[in-house]
Amino acid sequence: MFDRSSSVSTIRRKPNQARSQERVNRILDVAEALFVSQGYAATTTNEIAKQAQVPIGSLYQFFSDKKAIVQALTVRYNQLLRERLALFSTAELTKLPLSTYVEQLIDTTTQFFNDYPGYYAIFMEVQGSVPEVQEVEDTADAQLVADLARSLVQRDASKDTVDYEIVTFVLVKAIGSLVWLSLGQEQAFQQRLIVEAKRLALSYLQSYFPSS
Amino acid sequence: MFDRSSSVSTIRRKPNQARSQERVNRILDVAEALFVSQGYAATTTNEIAKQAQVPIGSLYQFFSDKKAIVQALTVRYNQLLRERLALFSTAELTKLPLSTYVEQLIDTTTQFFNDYPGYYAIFMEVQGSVPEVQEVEDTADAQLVADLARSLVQRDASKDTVDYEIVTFVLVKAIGSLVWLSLGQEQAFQQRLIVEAKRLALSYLQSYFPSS
DNA sequence: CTACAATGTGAGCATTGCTCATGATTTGAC
DNA sequence: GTCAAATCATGAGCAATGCTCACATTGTAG
Repeated sequence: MFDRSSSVSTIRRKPNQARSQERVNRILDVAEALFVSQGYAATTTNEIAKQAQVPIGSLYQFFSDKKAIVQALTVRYNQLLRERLALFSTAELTKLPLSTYVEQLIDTTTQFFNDYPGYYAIFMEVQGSVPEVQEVEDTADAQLVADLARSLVQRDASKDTVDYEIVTFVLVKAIGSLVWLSLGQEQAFQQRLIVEAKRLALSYLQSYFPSS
Repeated sequence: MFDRSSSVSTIRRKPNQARSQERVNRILDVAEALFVSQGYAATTTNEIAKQAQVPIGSLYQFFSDKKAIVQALTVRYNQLLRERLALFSTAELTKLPLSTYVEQLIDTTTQFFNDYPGYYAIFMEVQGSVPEVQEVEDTADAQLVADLARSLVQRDASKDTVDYEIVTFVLVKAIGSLVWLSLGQEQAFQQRLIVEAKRLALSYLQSYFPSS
């Protein structure tokens, strides 16, 4: 193919590095597509390898086992979600009324799941049966909880008897499960559920911060 | 409406009837114990059969496949839970203050999960990956939602603009996920979560029924 | 007792996640 | 440039497991 022994002598670049990254991405893309269309359990690692045009042995050099593939996908997705939610930790949005803040937060999350339907399709099945995935998502949730708690403090630091962390923890988990649940519902019911999720979040928050 | 032919199918009226029922129960008991101690995926049907002292072929006469075994366990558990929660649909408890009502409801549920730790151990893993189980639990939740809605109407039927069903739906799902989540936590945090779950439920309900 | 039906049984098949012996490629000292 | 050693790539095949099905056993009727 290429003559790489020619001029530059002391270059130590690994020609495989880039190529390997390429292969890993192909594996992840193929796996994502197959998991969505057939489900995780029904997708064989051999088929992933074949469609990604990677020998099965090589696949197992990059991923220790089948679970590691979904885990990598989980990380990928959560990075995307985190980017979108980063806004809500800035000082800017802290000035909005609580109700607007909650609404936008929930809308942004819902929008994310609409933009990446694979997230729901895959993790609906895998939840619980793959501890590594659970762990990644718990970590992501924990970051969000901490970020939101900081944001809440910024909004109203006067209530020092309030445990901000547990309030945001409860919100992230309870609202998260409602939003998740809504994804599997008919359009109309889904929207109704989102409305109720916002009301649930807001009434809980107002029980702690009765001001505006 | 209801398919109850699932596990106890129409077995001939032979002297074996009783014996067969005995065997089915042994299989379920053994399966429950193994699922709890090793997990669902790690438990082989052959091992269940061996420990239940039933040939593998016979096991597959009673249960169409491995999933059918967890499904049967799910039905079993949900019958027990339903019994405990039946109280809350009676007129008696409707006279209690809303806060007390919510508290007792949540405490009863929590108590149930403490009494049957197998429920959590098994269904934590199986959630989502076995659609039949999901279905059974969704049906159980739907019954609870309907019962609670009726109970709410009884308490305050004046608000005819309120969609009681969706309110109880949101409560069952949101509070349910919090209670479920609390089961995997340290004792102290678990109790704290239950307290917050009650507050969440109550503040949401009070946003609809601002009375007492 | 004989013939037939119903039920019980477990060796073994098909599938699939994963390994590892073998071969190809790269490296670096001379 | 050469060559040995280290590194990486490959896919046939192993082990494990859910499930089947041909055969055995038990029960019934005439």
